[in-house]
Amino acid sequence: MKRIQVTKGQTLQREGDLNSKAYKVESGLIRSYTIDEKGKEHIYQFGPEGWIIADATPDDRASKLFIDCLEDSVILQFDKDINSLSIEPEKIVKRLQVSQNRVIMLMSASAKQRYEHFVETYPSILQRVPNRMIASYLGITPEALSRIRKELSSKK
Amino acid sequence: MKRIQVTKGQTLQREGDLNSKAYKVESGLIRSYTIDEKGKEHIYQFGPEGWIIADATPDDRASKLFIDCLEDSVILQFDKDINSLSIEPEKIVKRLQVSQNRVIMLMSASAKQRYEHFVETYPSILQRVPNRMIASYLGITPEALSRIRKELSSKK
DNA sequence: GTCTAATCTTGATCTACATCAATGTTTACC
DNA sequence: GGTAAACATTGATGTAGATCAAGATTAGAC
Repeated sequence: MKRIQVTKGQTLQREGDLNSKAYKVESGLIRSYTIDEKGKEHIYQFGPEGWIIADATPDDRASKLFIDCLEDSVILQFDKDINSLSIEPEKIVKRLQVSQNRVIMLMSASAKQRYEHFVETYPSILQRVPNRMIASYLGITPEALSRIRKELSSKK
Repeated sequence: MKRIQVTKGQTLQREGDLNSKAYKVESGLIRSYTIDEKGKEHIYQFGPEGWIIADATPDDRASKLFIDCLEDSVILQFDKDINSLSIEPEKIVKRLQVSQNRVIMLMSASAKQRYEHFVETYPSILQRVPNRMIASYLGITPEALSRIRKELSSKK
Protein backbone atom coordinates (compact mmCIF):
# COMPACT_ATOMS: atom_id res chain seq x y z
CA MET A 1 0.00 0.00 0.00
CA LYS A 2 1.24 3.45 -0.77
CA ARG A 3 0.03 7.03 -0.64
CA ILE A 4 0.37 9.01 -3.84
CA GLN A 5 -0.12 12.65 -4.74
CA VAL A 6 -1.69 13.22 -8.12
CA THR A 7 -2.59 16.29 -10.09
CA LYS A 8 -5.65 17.03 -12.16
CA GLY A 9 -5.58 15.22 -15.47
CA GLN A 10 -3.12 12.59 -14.39
CA THR A 11 -3.91 8.99 -15.31
CA LEU A 12 -3.67 6.24 -12.70
CA GLN A 13 -4.58 3.30 -14.85
CA ARG A 14 -5.26 2.64 -18.51
CA GLU A 15 -7.39 0.16 -20.34
CA GLY A 16 -5.25 -2.91 -20.88
CA ASP A 17 -3.04 -2.28 -17.86
CA LEU A 18 -2.64 -5.00 -15.32
CA ASN A 19 -5.46 -4.61 -12.95
CA SER A 20 -4.43 -5.57 -9.45
CA LYS A 21 -4.79 -2.20 -7.73
CA ALA A 22 -7.59 -0.29 -6.07
CA TYR A 23 -7.55 3.41 -5.28
CA LYS A 24 -8.96 4.96 -2.16
CA VAL A 25 -9.47 8.69 -2.34
CA GLU A 26 -8.26 10.59 0.70
CA SER A 27 -8.91 13.96 -0.84
CA GLY A 28 -9.81 15.21 -4.29
CA LEU A 29 -11.84 13.54 -6.99
CA ILE A 30 -11.10 10.79 -9.49
CA ARG A 31 -13.14 8.81 -12.01
CA SER A 32 -13.17 5.51 -13.84
CA TYR A 33 -14.39 5.24 -17.43
CA THR A 34 -14.30 3.27 -20.66
CA ILE A 35 -13.70 4.46 -24.17
CA ASP A 36 -15.86 2.75 -26.77
CA GLU A 37 -15.01 1.79 -30.32
CA LYS A 38 -16.09 5.23 -31.57
CA GLY A 39 -13.75 6.91 -29.12
CA LYS A 40 -16.52 8.07 -26.82
CA GLU A 41 -15.98 8.15 -23.06
CA HIS A 42 -18.43 6.53 -20.67
CA ILE A 43 -17.91 7.31 -17.01
CA TYR A 44 -18.51 4.33 -14.76
CA GLN A 45 -17.87 5.99 -11.43
CA PHE A 46 -16.92 9.21 -9.73
CA GLY A 47 -14.70 8.85 -6.68
CA PRO A 48 -14.79 11.72 -4.19
CA GLU A 49 -13.23 11.62 -0.73
CA GLY A 50 -13.67 8.31 1.05
CA TRP A 51 -14.61 6.30 -2.02
CA ILE A 52 -12.79 3.37 -3.47
CA ILE A 53 -12.34 3.20 -7.20
CA ALA A 54 -11.24 0.04 -8.95
CA ASP A 55 -11.91 -2.03 -12.00
CA ALA A 56 -13.88 -5.06 -10.83
CA THR A 57 -12.59 -7.32 -13.59
CA PRO A 58 -10.41 -10.12 -12.21
CA ASP A 59 -7.02 -9.06 -10.90
CA ASP A 60 -5.07 -11.12 -13.36
CA ARG A 61 -6.91 -9.76 -16.36
CA ALA A 62 -6.29 -6.61 -18.32
CA SER A 63 -8.23 -3.62 -17.09
CA LYS A 64 -11.28 -2.45 -18.99
CA LEU A 65 -11.35 0.90 -17.28
CA PHE A 66 -9.29 4.03 -17.34
CA ILE A 67 -8.86 5.82 -14.04
CA ASP A 68 -7.78 9.43 -13.85
CA CYS A 69 -7.95 12.51 -11.67
CA LEU A 70 -10.49 15.30 -11.98
CA GLU A 71 -8.91 17.34 -9.20
CA ASP A 72 -5.54 17.34 -7.49
CA SER A 73 -5.89 14.40 -5.14
CA VAL A 74 -4.28 12.27 -2.50
CA ILE A 75 -4.79 8.59 -3.17
CA LEU A 76 -4.11 5.39 -1.31
CA GLN A 77 -3.14 2.74 -3.79
CA PHE A 78 -3.38 -0.87 -2.64
CA ASP A 79 -3.73 -4.45 -3.79
CA LYS A 80 -7.23 -5.58 -4.65
CA ASP A 81 -6.35 -9.04 -3.41
CA ILE A 82 -9.29 -10.01 -1.31
CA ASN A 83 -7.28 -11.85 1.27
CA SER A 84 -5.16 -8.88 2.02
CA LEU A 85 -6.95 -7.03 4.76
CA SER A 86 -6.54 -3.72 3.01
CA ILE A 87 -10.01 -3.86 1.52
CA GLU A 88 -13.09 -3.62 3.73
CA PRO A 89 -15.97 -5.86 2.72
CA GLU A 90 -18.46 -3.09 3.51
CA LYS A 91 -16.90 -1.00 0.80
CA ILE A 92 -17.38 -3.72 -1.77
CA VAL A 93 -20.98 -4.11 -0.74
CA LYS A 94 -21.43 -0.37 -1.02
CA ARG A 95 -20.04 -0.39 -4.53
CA LEU A 96 -22.37 -3.24 -5.43
CA GLN A 97 -25.32 -1.23 -4.18
CA VAL A 98 -24.34 1.70 -6.36
CA SER A 99 -23.79 -0.53 -9.36
CA GLN A 100 -27.11 -2.34 -8.95
CA ASN A 101 -28.90 0.97 -8.74
CA ARG A 102 -27.13 2.15 -11.82
CA VAL A 103 -28.24 -0.86 -13.86
CA ILE A 104 -31.84 -0.44 -12.75
CA MET A 105 -31.83 3.26 -13.58
CA LEU A 106 -30.29 2.67 -17.00
CA MET A 107 -32.87 0.02 -17.84
CA SER A 108 -36.01 1.62 -16.47
CA ALA A 109 -35.66 5.39 -16.20
CA SER A 110 -35.65 8.15 -18.82
CA ALA A 111 -32.68 10.48 -19.23
CA LYS A 112 -34.54 13.17 -17.29
CA GLN A 113 -35.34 10.82 -14.40
CA ARG A 114 -31.75 9.66 -14.26
CA TYR A 115 -30.55 13.25 -14.10
CA GLU A 116 -32.98 14.13 -11.32
CA HIS A 117 -31.88 11.07 -9.39
CA PHE A 118 -28.24 12.03 -9.83
CA VAL A 119 -28.87 15.55 -8.60
CA GLU A 120 -30.56 14.23 -5.47
CA THR A 121 -27.97 11.56 -4.83
CA TYR A 122 -24.72 13.38 -5.61
CA PRO A 123 -25.42 17.11 -5.30
CA SER A 124 -21.81 17.87 -4.41
CA ILE A 125 -20.34 16.13 -7.46
CA LEU A 126 -22.60 18.23 -9.64
CA GLN A 127 -20.67 21.33 -8.56
CA ARG A 128 -17.29 19.81 -9.16
CA VAL A 129 -17.34 18.38 -12.67
CA PRO A 130 -18.35 19.77 -16.08
CA ASN A 131 -21.80 18.90 -17.35
CA ARG A 132 -20.43 16.82 -20.17
CA MET A 133 -19.11 14.39 -17.55
CA ILE A 134 -22.47 14.22 -15.84
CA ALA A 135 -23.94 13.46 -19.25
CA SER A 136 -21.34 10.76 -19.77
CA TYR A 137 -22.18 9.21 -16.41
CA LEU A 138 -25.89 9.28 -17.22
CA GLY A 139 -25.35 7.65 -20.60
CA ILE A 140 -26.53 10.61 -22.67
CA THR A 141 -24.95 13.35 -24.78
CA PRO A 142 -24.06 16.81 -23.47
CA GLU A 143 -26.67 18.24 -25.84
CA ALA A 144 -29.40 16.08 -24.35
CA LEU A 145 -28.37 17.05 -20.83
CA SER A 146 -28.36 20.72 -21.74
CA ARG A 147 -31.94 20.45 -22.97
CA ILE A 148 -33.05 18.57 -19.87
CA ARG A 149 -31.52 21.21 -17.62
CA LYS A 150 -33.17 23.97 -19.60
CA GLU A 151 -36.54 22.33 -19.30
CA LEU A 152 -36.16 21.74 -15.57
CA SER A 153 -35.01 25.30 -14.83
CA SER A 154 -37.87 26.87 -16.76
CA LYS A 155 -40.39 24.63 -15.06
CA LYS A 156 -39.15 25.61 -11.58
CA MET B 1 -29.46 -20.57 7.01
CA LYS B 2 -32.01 -22.93 5.59
CA ARG B 3 -32.56 -25.01 2.51
CA ILE B 4 -35.86 -24.49 0.73
CA GLN B 5 -37.62 -26.24 -2.13
CA VAL B 6 -39.43 -23.92 -4.49
CA THR B 7 -41.53 -24.47 -7.58
CA LYS B 8 -41.58 -22.54 -10.82
CA GLY B 9 -43.39 -19.25 -10.44
CA GLN B 10 -43.00 -19.04 -6.70
CA THR B 11 -41.89 -15.70 -5.29
CA LEU B 12 -39.08 -15.57 -2.73
CA GLN B 13 -39.05 -11.86 -2.08
CA ARG B 14 -41.14 -8.86 -3.07
CA GLU B 15 -40.35 -5.21 -3.53
CA GLY B 16 -40.83 -3.56 -0.15
CA ASP B 17 -40.06 -6.71 1.81
CA LEU B 18 -37.42 -6.61 4.45
CA ASN B 19 -34.22 -7.31 2.71
CA SER B 20 -31.86 -9.25 4.92
CA LYS B 21 -31.64 -12.50 2.98
CA ALA B 22 -29.55 -13.80 0.13
CA TYR B 23 -30.37 -16.84 -1.98
CA LYS B 24 -27.84 -19.33 -3.22
CA VAL B 25 -29.10 -21.58 -5.99
CA GLU B 26 -28.25 -25.24 -5.52
CA SER B 27 -30.29 -26.34 -8.50
CA GLY B 28 -32.79 -24.70 -10.80
CA LEU B 29 -33.01 -21.10 -11.92
CA ILE B 30 -34.23 -17.91 -10.27
CA ARG B 31 -34.20 -14.24 -11.17
CA SER B 32 -34.31 -10.81 -9.57
CA TYR B 33 -36.16 -7.91 -11.18
CA THR B 34 -37.87 -4.57 -10.66
CA ILE B 35 -41.23 -3.39 -11.86
CA ASP B 36 -41.28 0.21 -13.02
CA GLU B 37 -44.05 2.78 -12.68
CA LYS B 38 -45.64 1.62 -15.94
CA GLY B 39 -45.78 -1.96 -14.68
CA LYS B 40 -42.94 -3.15 -16.86
CA GLU B 41 -40.52 -5.77 -15.57
CA HIS B 42 -36.75 -5.27 -15.78
CA ILE B 43 -34.65 -8.29 -14.98
CA TYR B 44 -31.54 -7.44 -12.98
CA GLN B 45 -30.06 -10.92 -12.73
CA PHE B 46 -30.55 -14.53 -13.65
CA GLY B 47 -29.43 -17.03 -11.04
CA PRO B 48 -28.61 -20.53 -12.29
CA GLU B 49 -26.88 -23.21 -10.20
CA GLY B 50 -24.10 -21.89 -8.02
CA TRP B 51 -25.07 -18.24 -8.20
CA ILE B 52 -26.08 -16.02 -5.36
CA ILE B 53 -29.01 -13.72 -5.86
CA ALA B 54 -29.74 -10.86 -3.48
CA ASP B 55 -30.84 -7.28 -3.43
CA ALA B 56 -27.73 -5.22 -2.70
CA THR B 57 -29.67 -2.40 -1.01
CA PRO B 58 -28.82 -2.16 2.69
CA ASP B 59 -30.16 -4.97 4.87
CA ASP B 60 -32.31 -2.73 6.98
CA ARG B 61 -34.00 -1.11 4.03
CA ALA B 62 -36.99 -2.27 2.04
CA SER B 63 -36.10 -4.36 -0.97
CA LYS B 64 -36.21 -2.83 -4.43
CA LEU B 65 -36.15 -6.17 -6.17
CA PHE B 66 -38.53 -9.03 -6.63
CA ILE B 67 -36.99 -12.48 -6.62
CA ASP B 68 -38.81 -15.47 -8.05
CA CYS B 69 -38.27 -18.89 -9.57
CA LEU B 70 -38.13 -19.66 -13.27
CA GLU B 71 -37.72 -23.40 -12.69
CA ASP B 72 -38.35 -25.71 -9.77
CA SER B 73 -35.33 -25.06 -7.61
CA VAL B 74 -33.49 -25.85 -4.42
CA ILE B 75 -32.31 -22.72 -2.68
CA LEU B 76 -30.13 -21.97 0.31
CA GLN B 77 -31.51 -18.95 2.08
CA PHE B 78 -29.18 -17.11 4.44
CA ASP B 79 -28.51 -13.79 6.14
CA LYS B 80 -26.73 -11.21 4.06
CA ASP B 81 -25.05 -9.95 7.21
CA ILE B 82 -21.48 -9.54 6.17
CA ASN B 83 -20.02 -10.62 9.47
CA SER B 84 -21.77 -13.92 9.34
CA LEU B 85 -19.43 -16.22 7.51
CA SER B 86 -22.18 -17.54 5.31
CA ILE B 87 -21.28 -15.25 2.45
CA GLU B 88 -18.03 -15.64 0.58
CA PRO B 89 -16.27 -12.40 -0.39
CA GLU B 90 -15.32 -13.87 -3.76
CA LYS B 91 -18.99 -14.18 -4.60
CA ILE B 92 -19.58 -10.52 -3.87
CA VAL B 93 -16.64 -9.56 -6.03
CA LYS B 94 -17.98 -11.78 -8.78
CA ARG B 95 -21.35 -10.07 -8.62
CA LEU B 96 -19.64 -6.70 -8.78
CA GLN B 97 -17.80 -7.78 -11.92
CA VAL B 98 -21.05 -8.77 -13.56
CA SER B 99 -22.75 -5.57 -12.51
CA GLN B 100 -19.92 -3.35 -13.72
CA ASN B 101 -19.97 -5.09 -17.06
CA ARG B 102 -23.68 -4.62 -17.26
CA VAL B 103 -23.44 -0.86 -16.71
CA ILE B 104 -20.76 -0.52 -19.34
CA MET B 105 -22.75 -2.54 -21.86
CA LEU B 106 -25.92 -0.56 -21.21
CA MET B 107 -24.10 2.73 -21.67
CA SER B 108 -21.92 1.94 -24.62
CA ALA B 109 -23.30 -0.93 -26.68
CA SER B 110 -26.26 -1.20 -29.05
CA ALA B 111 -29.10 -3.63 -28.41
CA LYS B 112 -27.62 -6.00 -30.97
CA GLN B 113 -24.18 -5.90 -29.40
CA ARG B 114 -25.67 -6.52 -25.98
CA TYR B 115 -27.57 -9.52 -27.28
CA GLU B 116 -24.49 -10.97 -28.95
CA HIS B 117 -22.54 -10.49 -25.75
CA PHE B 118 -25.28 -12.23 -23.78
CA VAL B 119 -25.34 -15.18 -26.15
CA GLU B 120 -21.59 -15.63 -25.78
CA THR B 121 -21.58 -15.17 -22.04
CA TYR B 122 -24.68 -17.11 -20.99
CA PRO B 123 -25.46 -19.60 -23.76
CA SER B 124 -27.13 -21.99 -21.37
CA ILE B 125 -29.55 -19.45 -19.95
CA LEU B 126 -30.65 -18.66 -23.47
CA GLN B 127 -32.11 -22.16 -23.70
CA ARG B 128 -33.90 -22.02 -20.42
CA VAL B 129 -35.94 -18.80 -20.44
CA PRO B 130 -38.39 -17.24 -22.89
CA ASN B 131 -37.02 -14.58 -25.21
CA ARG B 132 -39.10 -11.88 -23.60
CA MET B 133 -37.03 -12.34 -20.45
CA ILE B 134 -33.79 -12.06 -22.37
CA ALA B 135 -35.18 -8.86 -23.84
CA SER B 136 -36.04 -7.64 -20.36
CA TYR B 137 -32.50 -8.40 -19.17
CA LEU B 138 -31.03 -6.56 -22.14
CA GLY B 139 -33.21 -3.53 -21.57
CA ILE B 140 -35.16 -3.81 -24.81
CA THR B 141 -38.63 -4.93 -25.89
CA PRO B 142 -39.47 -8.44 -27.09
CA GLU B 143 -40.27 -6.96 -30.50
CA ALA B 144 -36.83 -5.41 -30.78
CA LEU B 145 -35.18 -8.67 -29.76
CA SER B 146 -37.22 -10.61 -32.28
CA ARG B 147 -36.00 -8.34 -35.07
CA ILE B 148 -32.40 -8.60 -33.92
CA ARG B 149 -32.60 -12.39 -33.89
CA LYS B 150 -34.15 -12.41 -37.33
CA GLU B 151 -31.40 -10.25 -38.70
CA LEU B 152 -28.65 -12.34 -37.12
CA SER B 153 -30.10 -15.66 -38.31
CA SER B 154 -30.48 -14.46 -41.90
CA LYS B 155 -26.96 -13.10 -41.92
CA LYS B 156 -25.48 -16.38 -40.77
C1' DG C 1 -55.69 -34.71 -28.04
C1' DT C 2 -58.14 -30.03 -27.48
C1' DC C 3 -58.42 -25.59 -25.80
C1' DT C 4 -56.64 -21.61 -23.82
C1' DA C 5 -53.14 -18.68 -22.65
C1' DA C 6 -48.54 -17.32 -23.25
C1' DT C 7 -45.19 -16.20 -26.45
C1' DC C 8 -43.24 -14.82 -30.80
C1' DT C 9 -43.35 -12.41 -35.14
C1' DT C 10 -44.28 -8.80 -38.45
C1' DG C 11 -45.72 -4.32 -40.06
C1' DA C 12 -46.84 0.62 -39.36
C1' DT C 13 -46.05 4.48 -36.81
C1' DC C 14 -44.03 7.30 -33.10
C1' DT C 15 -40.53 9.37 -29.97
C1' DA C 16 -36.55 10.05 -27.05
C1' DC C 17 -32.35 10.88 -27.75
C1' DA C 18 -28.22 11.07 -31.06
C1' DT C 19 -25.80 13.44 -34.45
C1' DC C 20 -24.23 17.39 -36.94
C1' DA C 21 -23.27 22.14 -37.24
C1' DA C 22 -22.92 26.72 -35.72
C1' DT C 23 -22.62 30.17 -32.15
C1' DG C 24 -22.13 31.74 -27.50
C1' DT C 25 -19.80 31.43 -23.00
C1' DT C 26 -16.75 30.26 -19.64
C1' DT C 27 -12.04 28.73 -18.12
C1' DA C 28 -7.28 28.64 -17.92
C1' DC C 29 -2.86 29.92 -19.17
C1' DC C 30 1.24 32.99 -20.95
C1' DG D 1 -6.01 40.95 -19.11
C1' DG D 2 -5.91 38.93 -23.74
C1' DT D 3 -6.34 34.84 -26.23
C1' DA D 4 -6.99 30.00 -27.18
C1' DA D 5 -9.17 26.02 -25.82
C1' DA D 6 -12.67 23.73 -23.43
C1' DC D 7 -17.35 23.79 -22.51
C1' DA D 8 -22.35 24.89 -23.09
C1' DT D 9 -26.28 26.05 -25.79
C1' DT D 10 -29.43 25.99 -29.66
C1' DG D 11 -31.52 24.49 -33.99
C1' DA D 12 -32.21 21.11 -37.74
C1' DT D 13 -32.29 16.55 -38.94
C1' DG D 14 -31.55 11.43 -38.34
C1' DT D 15 -32.31 6.90 -36.20
C1' DA D 16 -32.51 3.01 -32.86
C1' DG D 17 -35.67 1.20 -30.57
C1' DA D 18 -40.58 1.85 -28.41
C1' DT D 19 -45.31 1.41 -28.98
C1' DC D 20 -49.50 -0.27 -30.99
C1' DA D 21 -52.04 -3.71 -33.35
C1' DA D 22 -52.82 -8.04 -35.54
C1' DG D 23 -51.72 -12.61 -36.72
C1' DA D 24 -48.96 -17.00 -36.12
C1' DT D 25 -46.78 -20.36 -33.16
C1' DT D 26 -45.99 -22.81 -29.00
C1' DA D 27 -46.84 -24.74 -24.63
C1' DG D 28 -49.68 -25.98 -20.51
C1' DA D 29 -53.72 -27.55 -18.34
C1' DC D 30 -57.49 -30.58 -18.16
